[in-house]
Amino acid sequence: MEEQIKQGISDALKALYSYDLAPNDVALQPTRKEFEGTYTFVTFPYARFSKKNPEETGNQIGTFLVENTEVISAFNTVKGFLNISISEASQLQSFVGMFNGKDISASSLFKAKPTGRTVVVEYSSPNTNKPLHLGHLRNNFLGNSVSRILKAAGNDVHKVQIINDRGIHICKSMLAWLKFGEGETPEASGLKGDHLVGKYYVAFDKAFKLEVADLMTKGFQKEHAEKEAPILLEAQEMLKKWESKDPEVYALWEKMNGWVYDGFNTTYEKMGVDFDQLYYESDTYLIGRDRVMEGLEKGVFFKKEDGSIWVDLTGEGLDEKLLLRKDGTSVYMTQDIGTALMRFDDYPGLNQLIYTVGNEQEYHFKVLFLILKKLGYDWASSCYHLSYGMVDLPSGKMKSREGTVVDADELMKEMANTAKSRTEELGKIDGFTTEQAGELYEMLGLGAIKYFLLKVDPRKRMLFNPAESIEFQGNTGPFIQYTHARISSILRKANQLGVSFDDIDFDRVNDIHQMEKDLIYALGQYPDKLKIAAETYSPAIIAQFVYDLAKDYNRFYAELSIFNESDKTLQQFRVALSALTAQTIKVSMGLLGITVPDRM
RNA sequence: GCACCCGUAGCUCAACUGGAUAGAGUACCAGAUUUCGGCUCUGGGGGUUGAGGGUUCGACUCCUUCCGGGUGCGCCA
Repeated sequence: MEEQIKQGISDALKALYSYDLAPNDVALQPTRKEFEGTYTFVTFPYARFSKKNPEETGNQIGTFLVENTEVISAFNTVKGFLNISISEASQLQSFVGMFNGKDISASSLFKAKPTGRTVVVEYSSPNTNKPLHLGHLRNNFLGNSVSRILKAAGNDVHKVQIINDRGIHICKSMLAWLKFGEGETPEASGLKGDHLVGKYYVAFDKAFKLEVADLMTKGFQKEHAEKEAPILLEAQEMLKKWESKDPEVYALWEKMNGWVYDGFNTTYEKMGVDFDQLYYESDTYLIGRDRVMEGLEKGVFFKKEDGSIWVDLTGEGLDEKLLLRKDGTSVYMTQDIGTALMRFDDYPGLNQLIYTVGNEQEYHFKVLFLILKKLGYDWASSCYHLSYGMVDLPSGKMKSREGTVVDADELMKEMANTAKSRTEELGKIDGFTTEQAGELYEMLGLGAIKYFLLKVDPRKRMLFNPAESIEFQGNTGPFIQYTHARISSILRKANQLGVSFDDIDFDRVNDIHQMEKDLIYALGQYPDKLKIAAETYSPAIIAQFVYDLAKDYNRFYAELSIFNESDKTLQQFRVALSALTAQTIKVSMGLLGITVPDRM
């Protein structure tokens, strides 16, 4: 439909003013509610070719369109805005095109042409020294949703993560556990593995601070004391031992990481995210180290007097960056070089590698991509940093030291509990088993968090208001889930009453209501929105779309009755419209990683 | 200090990449069910888009100078 209008406008410009504009370059926008019409074409830019004022230009084009383009029934021009009305028959035809009779899930709406591109999306990638928190939730939901969106848009997508299982941070937890742990295990204490290891990371920090304070009373400057605290030196020693594969250290490292992985897996399962392949820093840092040495030989990097290895990016407007410490151990950058290489080896023909990482690391990735380019990998230009803003709380920044971090496990549990009390108030799930009810509460609680975190433009810093996020009204996940449940109820009733749309005769549908036209238009937007969301890596586009769709449906629902409609064909049509709306909500929410219930 | 990002209704967010009188939600006020799920729907007030200047038919959007906030510039990851 849009194509036909664009073609028509292109033809009109050519015929009237001998001006060439490819149909694809015709910019159409939806007509504002207060004006009559469906699509609007802005004529200001073309007044110079028509040699008429914008309004007259609009009138001329409009007249041409009504005469020559079948789908266009009328037009009006306000200043330089040409508002185009679509004939009812064409609108219905557009619906028939989307609607696929019995098998709605196979609707042409949801079919995207394969792009032939292979994309790897990295997300999550936690450190293994503490449990996941609210910030990780945004990361996981964003990366997972972008993966789903890219896949739906026709790409071959692989979800991966790099597990930061080595480094000084895990050594700190290990050391504190040795010193203060008295052999505590998740089994014995009943504490989730990641929480247990996190507990010792905190214990390390506490001991470290005490030592620093102690040194300062002995006359050390703060900076100096922070470098000389015995427990820190011990942790650094441990890291060196780890890199030389000291058996005792290695065994402890494997044990404690094992606890963390068990804990993480439980959390991932609750979150509803998964991965096609896992990478471990402990595997990739060696590859990175080799490539750094190679780069040194080739003269891409240089060695300082103390033996540390650096890259000089002053020519690119950046500064010098460390790649290997003087003691030969690796840094963050070292292993990231190795990880990137491994991925391009693992996925031959990879077209794009997306890193879902917070915006505080923008500089890091800028440097990483430059280094890869300097090393001669031309695929470096296909690496992309999907950068997102931090999550703030009403009280301000999350700070682990001040105990204001919102724990992921706890938050998900609380939201499910809230969903429980809300649902029980409503009393619509009689007949559910305890198990079914439990699943529903988790679906609603999780939907609320996911939607809340994904509806905001990823690039922007956002505020997570716990009180507001558990509200189930307004622009929220549960509102959309509710709408789906409501439509499902309609479809169940239609089924009971034997109202089927299998044999609907669309030729006999006429005089449809504005609400119905709005709904058809909204449904037709799906492919466009998906495309934009994929191009901009933004689930927020989908969230906005599905919210608008739900609102449109609720308006339609409030205005028009289905089962009291005496015209049987119109009744069938409304059921069909409801069915396709339900499916579109389901698919769209699916792109956000949110499931929708039939009853709630 | 240097670099990048952000600033829109009381609050949380939109605005189709330069288009009409800047829209939603929330909160507040007033309404709606002899109807299929009221976690719904309708209406109302609420704005100098941080400030000034520039570009043009037209600016929240682009350029520029300020102001305010954030992040980065670790032999941390």
